[in-house]
Amino acid sequence: MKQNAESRKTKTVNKTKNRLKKIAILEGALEVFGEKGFEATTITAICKSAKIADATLYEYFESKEDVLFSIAEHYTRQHLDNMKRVSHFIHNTREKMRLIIQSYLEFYEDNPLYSSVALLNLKGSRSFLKSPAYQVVREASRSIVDAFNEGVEKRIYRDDIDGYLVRNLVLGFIEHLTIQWLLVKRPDKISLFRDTIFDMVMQSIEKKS
Amino acid sequence: MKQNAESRKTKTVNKTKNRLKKIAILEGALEVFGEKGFEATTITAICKSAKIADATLYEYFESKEDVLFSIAEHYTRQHLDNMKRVSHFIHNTREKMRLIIQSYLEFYEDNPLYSSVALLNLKGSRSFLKSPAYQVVREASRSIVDAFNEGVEKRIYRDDIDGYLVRNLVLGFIEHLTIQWLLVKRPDKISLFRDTIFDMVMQSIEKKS
Amino acid sequence: MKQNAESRKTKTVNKTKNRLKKIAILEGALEVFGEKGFEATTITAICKSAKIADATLYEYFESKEDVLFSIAEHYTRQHLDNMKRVSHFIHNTREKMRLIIQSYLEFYEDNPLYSSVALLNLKGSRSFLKSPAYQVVREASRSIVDAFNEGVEKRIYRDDIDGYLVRNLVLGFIEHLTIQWLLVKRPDKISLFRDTIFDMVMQSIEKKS
Amino acid sequence: MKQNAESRKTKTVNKTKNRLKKIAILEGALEVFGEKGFEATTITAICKSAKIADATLYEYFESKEDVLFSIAEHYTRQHLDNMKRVSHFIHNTREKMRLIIQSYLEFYEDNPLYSSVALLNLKGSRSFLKSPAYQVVREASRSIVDAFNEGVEKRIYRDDIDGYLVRNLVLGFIEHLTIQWLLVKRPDKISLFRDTIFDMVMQSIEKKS
DNA sequence: CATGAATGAGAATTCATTCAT
DNA sequence: AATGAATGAATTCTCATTCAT
Repeated sequence: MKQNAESRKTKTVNKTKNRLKKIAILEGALEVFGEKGFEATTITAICKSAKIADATLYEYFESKEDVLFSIAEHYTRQHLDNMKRVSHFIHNTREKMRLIIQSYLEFYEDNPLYSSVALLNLKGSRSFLKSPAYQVVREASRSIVDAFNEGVEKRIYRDDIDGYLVRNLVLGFIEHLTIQWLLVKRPDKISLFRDTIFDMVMQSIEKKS
Repeated sequence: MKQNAESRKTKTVNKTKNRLKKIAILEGALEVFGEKGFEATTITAICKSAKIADATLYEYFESKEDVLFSIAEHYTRQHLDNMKRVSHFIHNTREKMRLIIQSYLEFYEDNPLYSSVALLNLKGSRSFLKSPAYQVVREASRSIVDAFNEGVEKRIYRDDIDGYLVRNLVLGFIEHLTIQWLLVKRPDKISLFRDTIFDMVMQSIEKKS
Repeated sequence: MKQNAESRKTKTVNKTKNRLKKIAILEGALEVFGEKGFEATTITAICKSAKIADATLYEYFESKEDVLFSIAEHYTRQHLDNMKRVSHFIHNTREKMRLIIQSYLEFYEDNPLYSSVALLNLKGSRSFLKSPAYQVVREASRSIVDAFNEGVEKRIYRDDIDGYLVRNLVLGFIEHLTIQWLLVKRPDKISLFRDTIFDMVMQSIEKKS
Repeated sequence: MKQNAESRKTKTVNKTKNRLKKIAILEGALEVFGEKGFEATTITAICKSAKIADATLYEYFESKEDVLFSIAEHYTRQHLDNMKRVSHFIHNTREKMRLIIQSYLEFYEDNPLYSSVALLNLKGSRSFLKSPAYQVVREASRSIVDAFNEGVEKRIYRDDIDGYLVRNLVLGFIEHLTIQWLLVKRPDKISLFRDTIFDMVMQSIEKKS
């Protein structure tokens, strides 16, 4: 009743504020999800970590699952933006694949909590596939297929294998390694293997001249 | 107020009949776990599927988690036995790797429910790693490392890459493909790719003469 | 699979309103405990008696046992306060012992439900001894030892018997009588015996001049 | 169908065998009840301790509660027999009271497991009062009243106090001390106090000449 | 007689979510 | 916008007891 004239202006300001708070909650949630896993994490624990009341979470998110999926969207978009930003300057086809592999490895290594959530909780989730957040993840992984297809066209890569198979190889390899690293804490740093991995992948997909 | 678990469990002296019933319960449980996932599965649903009363399950297993882990142990042992049986007749080093890849693919394809449980529920489980059942899974995956090391000794495979990295490549590749197949139902049959996958893996690890 | 208890309990910041509700629940619970005993009492019955939902109880207490122990603490503290308030005005040593005996008898008689809980459920509980609530009970019973020791110093009471033995005599006598009264409903009113009991106790402990 | 002619003879033999086995079960049960308490004790634990199958227990007892009550009956009858046997030789009235006090103290001290069951589990049980086993306990405690009344008649004891009050004093005193001993392990040996206790009781009830 | 096997009937607790303030 | 308080709805697991063999 009192707010009315300023309503529009306030809303714009609030939108930003809103987004910032959402991200703050996401970060608090990631902390807990990453350590305990999705099912073992309670709303109360998330809100404690985000320093808000339980009920407040529902002002920003629809459900616990929504929080989880939003984390995926937020972090994957960041990863995607990073890749795109660099990708813009790389014109060599092989180097594009190297970028992708390196980028994934470093992203996982730099964000172990998110990696944990993504690879241990989200990867096996059927409902995540149906969520809009998943599209961002898809977009990121599509870059592998694109990079491969470009190589096929340029007659660098084999034309007898499917791009999706290559995506499975690259992501499977990297993610399996990352899971190992997360759970068994071996190897110390996954990024150390970036060249070997790149090399092995290349061997798999390059045309034998 | 709670009590020590050991005071019970005196009943149920393991015999053959007992083992058969355990397996029957496991099969009923797999049905449900495979379709709904571990967390969404209730004891009641398992017992309905196994046609026993809820309380009866606890005569054979300690907890819902014990049922899950026992499934892994049971099926992986079968897979392992299969591999060993054939492996005995294969002396060619490269063919050993082919056997492993083919064997994994066919095992996953023939047991989609178990694959679902293994790859979507167990793979990301921290507690599974600590369970004795995990040792069987480890043993199976060790065959990859062994097969690779044999090839290194025979100067067939590259000696500049680590066996564990190869295991990550092979399992990561196969499992990622299988997950895709389980969740997105594409491709139709993963076993169709066995030769391509074998080929790609070989390219990665073989010495370039 | 279970979880640490502390992650919750952030809510429910103790205030006055809170304390009042706790007491209300305690009173509802006493009703049921007193009639059925601890083990036979269900959470549901307590909550029905307190007119709250089952889950609500856990916002105020940690467990059924916590409710029981809290009852003891609450009522014993009241009893203790009563005794202290009057005790302040009594300077005669013998009269102090009379106060204690009379006070216990009247307290038990006026709170039959609590007496039932205290004497039939708590008295034999090993875990109650370890709970903080027990300290209040201890404090109350210590008054007997103190009163006796004061009399020993003043050469009124025998110095050849131990204060703890006197406590056993007084409490044992009173409590045995109360249990009888609770279970067999005989005698009608235990407080009628206050003078005889006082007299008998005095005979036991006074110096024969 | 086969057994028929020998039926009667067998039965007689079995009766004895039967009683012995019952007692064996009772002893096994006492072990567990005494350590864990009635509610926390499971049938399975009792049967493990008695080295029989769970179902077998029900050939000898009607329920878990029946086992508990039978323990009380069995042990109290032993206690009672002991008292009677000695009592027969004691003609002095005061000495009869001494015998009772000493006998109770020694019985409790010699049978700590039974004391635990009797004082921590049975004493507060409403249903025990209605069981036939309780009559034996009553009979034992009646000896106190009898001994007192005899003293009143002989003008040794005060005639202004009720026998039941004396019973409450004696039993309450002894039992409170015993509970203390069981739970807090203090004093080391309750029987050491037999003379002091006897002395204190006498002071309470003897006529002041 | 003895028992292995099976189970019915709970019971305590947890937790995401709602809503009045 | 924020939240304290309340709860509905589930779910795992326990255990005394029965019965066919």
